[in-house]
Amino acid sequence: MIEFRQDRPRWEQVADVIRERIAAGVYRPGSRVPSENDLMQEFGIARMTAHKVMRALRQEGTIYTVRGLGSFVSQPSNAKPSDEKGSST
Amino acid sequence: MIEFRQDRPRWEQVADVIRERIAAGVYRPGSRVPSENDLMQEFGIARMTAHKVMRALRQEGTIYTVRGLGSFVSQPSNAKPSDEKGSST
DNA sequence: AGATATTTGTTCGTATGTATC
DNA sequence: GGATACATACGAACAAATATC
Repeated sequence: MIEFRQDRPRWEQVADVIRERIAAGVYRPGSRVPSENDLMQEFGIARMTAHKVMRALRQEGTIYTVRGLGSFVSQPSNAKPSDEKGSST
Repeated sequence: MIEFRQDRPRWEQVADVIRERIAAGVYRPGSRVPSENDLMQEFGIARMTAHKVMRALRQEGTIYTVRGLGSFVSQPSNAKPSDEKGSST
């Protein structure tokens, strides 16, 4: 469980945690991040709040989302998820 | 964008606009009116303010609302949306 | 093909806290 | 203090996309 501060919105604080985990390699590029439902359970927040978290991360470009599937960590570069074929030359 | 006057509440002024559009036929009976989210964007107001707008219009009978769907222009008469077949006599 | 489960997208309903007038 | 207005947050319902059985 996490201790929410009073001086900042919950959705920002949760977004921070996800960002940190991505930076730490807990969630790696291309892999799925927790669903909104997962965030609800883990952080004890409402779904709309979890949705707000994901929207913020998406707008940053940190993650991308596919409806019906979930959200995934963006590639460090700008390559699209299935767009890298080892053409590294 | 609309110029808000200082001497009257914003939610009243926005309600006026919606009422005018309905009268002008921009939003016709049975069709959907902008969502609260739409109003937020178009008028640059908070969601609670947008909600207040819709509540006022609802209490007048101008619109009716279905949660999860949206709000719709009421029929001029009391007929149901798909109940008029030109039976005018 | 159909039913079900999961997941995100969007809508309205409501309450609280803060700031302003 | 009351009315207005904003942001945050939780709840509930409807909708669409995806995957599985």
